[in-house]
Amino acid sequence: MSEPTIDTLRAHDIHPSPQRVAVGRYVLYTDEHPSAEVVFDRVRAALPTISLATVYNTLNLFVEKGLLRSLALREGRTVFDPCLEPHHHFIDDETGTIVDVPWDALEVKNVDGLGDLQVDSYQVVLRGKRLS
Amino acid sequence: MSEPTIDTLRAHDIHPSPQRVAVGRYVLYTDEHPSAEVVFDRVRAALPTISLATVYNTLNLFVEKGLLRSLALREGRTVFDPCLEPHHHFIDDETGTIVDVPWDALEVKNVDGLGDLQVDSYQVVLRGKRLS
DNA sequence: ATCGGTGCAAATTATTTGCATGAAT
DNA sequence: ATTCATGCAAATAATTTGCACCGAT
Repeated sequence: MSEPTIDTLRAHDIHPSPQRVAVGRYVLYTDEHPSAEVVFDRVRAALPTISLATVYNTLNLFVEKGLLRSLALREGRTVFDPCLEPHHHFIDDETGTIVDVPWDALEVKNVDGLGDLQVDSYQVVLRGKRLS
Repeated sequence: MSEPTIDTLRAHDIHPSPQRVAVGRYVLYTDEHPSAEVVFDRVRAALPTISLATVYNTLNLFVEKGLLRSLALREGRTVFDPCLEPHHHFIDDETGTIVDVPWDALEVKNVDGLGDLQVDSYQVVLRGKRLS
């Protein structure tokens, strides 16, 4: 029986302690763009003794090791996204929900024509309401 | 002798107290995308007795009254921008400097073709190095 | 016993709240 | 004297740091 989360952590030089595995099992597979606080709530369901500081440290470690990306999208709190490929983000202003928008769904023209601004990466941040 | 900052505050139903005028004289005309802390430092040069809480409250009031926009661009701190027209932002990863990019310098295609995502506003956030 | 890695209590940073004070009627 | 706006001390929220503990040598 293999445990893919543990394999992933090892592949990135992260010792798979119980706390790190519990955080990884949730945050490496979610699409809800959680803040550290949300990760804490979710992970406590599986590991009630974990502390918020350990969640922060684990998230920062995952970012450093290239498993997660941290995003400044919501005011006042950093959110985390396990999707590493370039993509855009849509923010529902009413609910705060953040949705990934595939890279190819939009096209941005003239990124290389901005004079002395040498662009290494970019994303479009969209806001509005999700109909459903 | 007219004082344009005071006129602007009055035009937006903001009582021009000395603290608000001092904050406004800086933040309504700057292009440096300051955090609250930076505003505090700049304003203290003119009004050494002002407190950081008053700076925060004044910035939030200006945002509420439509004089400023607050932006989640730097991790962990909100920054403020007096430019209200739609535009994009370039962030210099080395220095943290944020530069406005005119709306017409870029073109984003297919914003209205995202299915159930009804886009009310958007901006491109670019990162890289400014050459000079 | 020593050392490197781990997790969390405590500290720090960022921001908001609530109330004392003063100006206008 | 009552009301309402104002500004800041104190409180709260968000995140980081530093050290005690534990397992491997």
